[in-house]
Amino acid sequence: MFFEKVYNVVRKIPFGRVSTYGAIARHIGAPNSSRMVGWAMNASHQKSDVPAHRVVNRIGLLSGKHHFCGTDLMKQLLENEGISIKNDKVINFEKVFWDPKDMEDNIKSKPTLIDE
DNA sequence: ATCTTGACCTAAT
DNA sequence: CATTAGGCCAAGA
Repeated sequence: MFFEKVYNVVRKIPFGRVSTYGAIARHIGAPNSSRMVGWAMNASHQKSDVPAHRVVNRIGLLSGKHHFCGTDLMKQLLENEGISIKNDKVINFEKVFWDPKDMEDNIKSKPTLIDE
């Protein structure tokens, strides 16, 4: 399922790191379905197992901060992880950016078989 | 059942 | 360089 894959990837985001919707979408085999990632995140809000606060758009802007309980909750969480936020944007975005493929650097033998 | 919207991204104009 | 258009899949009205 789409959401399941998204959750799976987002859940594997290391501490102090952030990822983008596009990267995740592309990793799960849906390069143009980045919107669904955000939608999945919305549903993930109920879960608590998915660190949605570590997911930002491609420019590192906290697009979903408005959807959290508070207004700066997402920002607070990211700052808590050691990420600097300025004007709702990730400062060291390029440095804290974590690509899903990095977690498969060890696997790289497992094909991207999508369960249908 | 159809239409609209949504935490986006990429390419074309 | 800024704006528009298209795509994707799912849920709400």
